[in-house]
Formats: sequence, C-alpha cells, structure tokens
Amino acid sequence: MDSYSPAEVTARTGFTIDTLRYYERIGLLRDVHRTTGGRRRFTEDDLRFLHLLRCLRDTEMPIAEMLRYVELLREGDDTQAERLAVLQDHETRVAEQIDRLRGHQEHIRTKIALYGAALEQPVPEPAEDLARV
Amino acid sequence: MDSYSPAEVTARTGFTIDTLRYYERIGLLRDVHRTTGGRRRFTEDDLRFLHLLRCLRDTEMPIAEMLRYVELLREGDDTQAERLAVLQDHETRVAEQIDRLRGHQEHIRTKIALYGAALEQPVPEPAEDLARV
DNA sequence: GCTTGACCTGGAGCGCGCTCCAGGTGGGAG
DNA sequence: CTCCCACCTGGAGCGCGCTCCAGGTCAAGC
Repeated sequence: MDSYSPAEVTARTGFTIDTLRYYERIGLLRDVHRTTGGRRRFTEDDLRFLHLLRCLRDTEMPIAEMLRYVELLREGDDTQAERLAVLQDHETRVAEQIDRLRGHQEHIRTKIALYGAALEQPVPEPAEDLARV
Repeated sequence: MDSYSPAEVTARTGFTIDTLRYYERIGLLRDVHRTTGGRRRFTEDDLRFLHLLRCLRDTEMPIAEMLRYVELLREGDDTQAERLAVLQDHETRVAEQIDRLRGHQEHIRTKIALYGAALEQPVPEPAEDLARV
C-alpha cells in the first residue's frame, strides 16, 4: 500500500505525532483515513500536503491563515483565485522577511568584525564601544 | 540633553514601553537612569543597545541567549572572545535561516505558478493537483 | 495651584503552537 | 495465544515573549 503509519509520517515530515493529531483536531488535516481498529493511515497526498504545511509554517504563516487556505480548498475549484492570493501575499511577506534578515545579518557581521579587530590588537579599541554598534 | 523618555524610545526602537520594562525586569537592560521622580531616562548608548537587541530578536535569538550576552558584557573585557562566539554562532544560524527561507520561497513560487497556469486555462489542469505540490 | 497625561510598580493574564498525560486498544512478531 | 509497543482519545499543561491591569505618582502647560 502507499499509505503510511504515524511513525512513518513523523520520519518523513518532521512533525511529531502530537502535532499531527493537533492539526487534525483543529481541522488543518481533514479526512485522515483509519484502519478498522482506528489507527491513522496517511496517503501520499497527505504527505504532500504536510510538506506544504511545513513550508508555510517554517516561513511563519500563522495557523489561522493555513486554516483559511484549507477552508478554501474544501470549498472547491472556484476558490482558486483566493488561494492564489493567499499564497502571493505570503510570498511577499517571505521576501520581506529575507530582506530584513539580510539587513540584520549585515549588522551582526559588522559587530563580529569589531570584536575581531578588538581581539587582535586589544589596547586601542575600548571594549565599552562594543556595546555601541 | 541626549537622554530620551520612554515614549521617545518606543518611537525610535519599535519596542513598546511594556517590553522595555519587561526587558529591565529580566535583566536584559541594566542600570537605566531615572529622574529624581523615578521616571526612566534612556541614553544614546541605551538606544544603540536596544537596536542590537532588536536585531537579535528579529533574527530569532532567544531571550535566554541575549541574557547570556549581557551577562558576559557585565563580566568585563575578558569575555570578549565568548561574546564573539555567541555572535558568530548566531550569524551562522541566521545564514541557515535565510537559506531555508529561500528554499521555501522557491516552493511557494512553484505553487503560485501552478495556480497561475490553472487559472489561465482552467480545464486541463485538475484542481485537485494543486494540493499536491 | 490645578489639570492632565505620561509614567511608575507588582503582579496577573494571554495567545500561540504545540506537548504531555492517563488510561485504554490494536495488531504484528515470536 | 501472548506479548508488547505503537497507537488511540480527551483534556490539561507549558514555554515563550510579551501585554494588560489596578492603583498610584510626577511634572509640563495653562
């Protein structure tokens, strides 16, 4: 079968089993198959969807927005434009986030360079200045 | 005077006054000056330090690690190497973070492109597939 | 001198996103 | 058949980083 136990899914997606159950509880995962005994079986599609969730979570999309996305999915094909908009808005935020991070990275590197200089010739650079950049 | 009221600092750093008080409470800000009446007055150095804090927070440094950094600062000049190490470790994480974000951004863009294609010629691309990337 | 609004303190509360727990069940290995 | 471990449910708890509140004080402007 191309179906996966919770343990296999945790291995492949990095979500803990508790997180998978949580996502199902709040409606982020829907219609997860069960064995007759009630154990979850995840499909290939579930896995793909979980990879998308991981991508969105790792880029700081709030769960509420992911919920909105799955709600749109559930409503069918005529919500495609809205889903696209959700993703585009998010992509914009991710791009901004990357830019901001790069700026901050620059700042940190500057500070690192100052420390490097101070450690090489310790006397002339008053250490107090290091708190000032 | 080159000293600033809480309101001026919130305007210049983006921290709320509650956050400033919180940072002082937990020891992240130390020795903030007061007027005789007990109101805070922030110095130029405080501002510079707050900008560093903002940079570290925005790049996801946990507060516990920023506390370690200020503790090292407090301990004096012979902790410079350790402070440098803290910053270098962090810079590495920031770089990784940027790389990961770029990967995820690529994924999102791919998905956006799929939606774009589906919306332009709606028939041949089954909408269900959109959940699969 | 009075008003008014920014500011003070200590402490409680909150929102997010999980994470853990108790107590019980399913099902493959030996 | 038995064992044992992965899995189940509902619900409580947690860690982080603030954020808000009550009840009071300071000080600039009129």
